[in-house]
Amino acid sequence: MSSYTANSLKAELNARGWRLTPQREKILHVFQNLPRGNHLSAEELFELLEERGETISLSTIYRSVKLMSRMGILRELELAEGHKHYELNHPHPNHHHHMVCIQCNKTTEFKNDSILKHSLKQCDKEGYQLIDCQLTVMTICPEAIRMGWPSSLPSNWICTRAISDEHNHEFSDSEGESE
Amino acid sequence: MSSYTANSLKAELNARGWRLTPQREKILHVFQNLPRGNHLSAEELFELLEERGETISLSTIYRSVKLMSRMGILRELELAEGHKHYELNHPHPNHHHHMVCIQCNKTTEFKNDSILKHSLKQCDKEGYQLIDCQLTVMTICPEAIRMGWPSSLPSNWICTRAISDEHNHEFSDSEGESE
DNA sequence: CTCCCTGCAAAGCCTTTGCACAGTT
DNA sequence: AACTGTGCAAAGGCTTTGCAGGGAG
Repeated sequence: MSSYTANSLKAELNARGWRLTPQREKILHVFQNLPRGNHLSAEELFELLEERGETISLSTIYRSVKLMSRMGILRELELAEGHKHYELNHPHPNHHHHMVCIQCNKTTEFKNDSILKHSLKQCDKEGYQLIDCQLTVMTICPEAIRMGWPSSLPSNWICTRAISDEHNHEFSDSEGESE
Repeated sequence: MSSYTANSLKAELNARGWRLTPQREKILHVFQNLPRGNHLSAEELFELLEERGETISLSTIYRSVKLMSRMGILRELELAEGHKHYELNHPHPNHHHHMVCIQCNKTTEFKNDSILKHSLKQCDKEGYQLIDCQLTVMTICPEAIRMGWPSSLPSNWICTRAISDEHNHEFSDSEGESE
């Protein structure tokens, strides 16, 4: 679980003149019970709470995740999806990073502890306090290479991996609107 | 300078049935003459070209940088600034990464060749072709720590580093609208 | 009683898209 | 001729903000 409890959250909020509201507590609770590796967008968090009958307005969601990210409680992820995702900022080990295919936007995760070590070293050197580190590796996936990337990749090719990807958005630029 | 010339760009575009237009060439040229470490947003690129009397419409800018990013020519950066920045994707060495203060949004760069090595290793393992890798380290800067982060940081505190930062946006959440 | 917080609706910002015209091949 | 690329204006998606009412200290 997380190192944060409702009480320590309250203490930290109060120290700055802020308050622990039911909404903030519920949001923290959701993230604490989210399986490792999962992350939610503001909208997803909104829907998840709504399903549980604990509706919190979208504005409050946005304000809360932003606040908690700034406090170092949440980690703000910017994948290649056009919107941010949040997850608990687990203190240190088991950091995961992301590998994204710039052709099909498919994202896969991987772990590598050295990344964190390098980041820590850099922070120490300059007197910074590390909150989180994220490595994003932009790649061409095996499929696209097989299709002849870079020179002979058909301009309207769509990676098969992208089709089964829950996060897929647009694949074409301006050249291949099919239909 | 970059490994890309107008000619090699043309070749690669043509191979996919695309064209080298004056606009695309000018955009490539801007990035090639940008000092290392600089990066431009779409809007900044637009203004820079406009100042030189070479106006290119914003839509074309957006379409071009997206295209070039997908081709691996440009590198798309997502810093903590609400919009994307682009820079030349220099083949390999001299990669730099970013350290961002989550309190003041100030961004600083640092170099570390091991990051690239780790990314390459990960790509090889899974048959991916590396295009670019970016490590973003979220931190609290020395100033904020000195001010008492996390518990006693004044709620309306603004990092002095942020003031001189050309990219600063908003600093308060919902608590400190001054005026 | 003051100040913080929520919810709603409206606004905002960056980015994408439809369409007609122009330039290449 | 067929198709790609540009510019313009409009639309779009995510996020932020103004404001009134409610609640905590």
